[in-house]
Amino acid sequence: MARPFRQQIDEGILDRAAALFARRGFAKTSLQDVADAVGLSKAGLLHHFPSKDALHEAVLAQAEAQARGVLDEVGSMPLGAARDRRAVEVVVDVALAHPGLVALMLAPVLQADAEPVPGAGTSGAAALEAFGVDLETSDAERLVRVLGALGALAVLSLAAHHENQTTTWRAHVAATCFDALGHRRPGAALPSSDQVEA
Amino acid sequence: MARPFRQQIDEGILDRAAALFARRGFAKTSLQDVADAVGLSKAGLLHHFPSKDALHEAVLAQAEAQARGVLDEVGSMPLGAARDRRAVEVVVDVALAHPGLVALMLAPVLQADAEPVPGAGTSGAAALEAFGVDLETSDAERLVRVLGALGALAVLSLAAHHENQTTTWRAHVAATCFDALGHRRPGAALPSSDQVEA
DNA sequence: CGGAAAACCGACCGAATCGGTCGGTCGCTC
DNA sequence: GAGCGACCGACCGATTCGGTCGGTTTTCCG
Repeated sequence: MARPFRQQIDEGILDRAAALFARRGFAKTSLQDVADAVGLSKAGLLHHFPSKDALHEAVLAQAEAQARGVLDEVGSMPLGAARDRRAVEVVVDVALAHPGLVALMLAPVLQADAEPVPGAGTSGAAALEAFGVDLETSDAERLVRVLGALGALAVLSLAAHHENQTTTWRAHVAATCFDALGHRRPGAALPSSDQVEA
Repeated sequence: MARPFRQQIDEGILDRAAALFARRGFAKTSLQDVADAVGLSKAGLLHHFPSKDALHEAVLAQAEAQARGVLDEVGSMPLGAARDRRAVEVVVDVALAHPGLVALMLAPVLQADAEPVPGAGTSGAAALEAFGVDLETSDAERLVRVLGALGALAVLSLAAHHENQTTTWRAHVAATCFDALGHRRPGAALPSSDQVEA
């Protein structure tokens, strides 16, 4: 218990701040909002991070790091239903452990009001790429499927955390996201989605 | 073309305002945000609605009206996979036509920061109820399934509108949401999901 | 115990932003 | 050209913003 205390608290702050930034945007989230969410005063929060910009960068860095590990692992598997099943398990675990992460990555895809932070939009597109979506070629169904699964995961991770049911919901969340990807096609094969099957 | 101009513009404003309110919350959305989204000045926007509160009420009233019709139609069908398939079609059409509607209804379910507007939280719970979710009894999987499908729909409707692909994506969106509800092959039944079937 | 360091807070500041008002311009129809 | 609805730029008081400062509590360690 010597020193990891500080890091643990900081990570808790980053998780909650990420959830707020994802839902309201960086500019629209005040330090007081974050402070309330973590149970600190505004001054106490600024004791952990010297400025709002510093907090923002730390949130992005943590999200980037968390996403990088998962996406690297997922991206290295060969495409197909088996990969999607395994990938969903991995992603769901991380998403439930860090509510707001998925929403944060999804935000730049959804919001027209661009936020000029350099690495913000990257991870979202990277997430889509890791799931086999090529934004250049117009694989419409796969894009919708992956985006829908991520949307379901974003909402469910926020709702689960909001109701303290992360562990209870895990299996259901994973099943929902996997089904959203649309692999349940016993006989007929779709044109472009799951030609590689397990 | 005599007079429906005004109503048409107003409804456009309400749709975009609904999307902003849903994503950022009412208090965190400024009149300037809405004005920018609809291509008006703040004063021009206040020419259509006398105050921000009036705009809020109008948004809620429109959302309530749009949702009421759909949910009444959906809620009257008997539970089961067939109903879910039809219900998804209906809901997806409305959601794509009015981006932000689903997100607006989902907002009170997700956000801890309550907004004291009377009818705000009602429609969200009503939507869940209409899809056979009983918040009292703990039908965990059905709740996750429906919440996930609505989350996918919320994200997809926003993304589709953002990229002008509402019509192109319609079938894919409907398929994704239906699959998220988790009805497997007609013969085999899942343990706890759809014991009440048509 | 004592004392230093860290954690945290209430009160406050200048600047920015908020919702809303006002006077006026534009384009359209009698 | 008078009347009118749509719309805008500039502005107002009030609130909220990010951030600072001085002080108090808590924690750690000898």
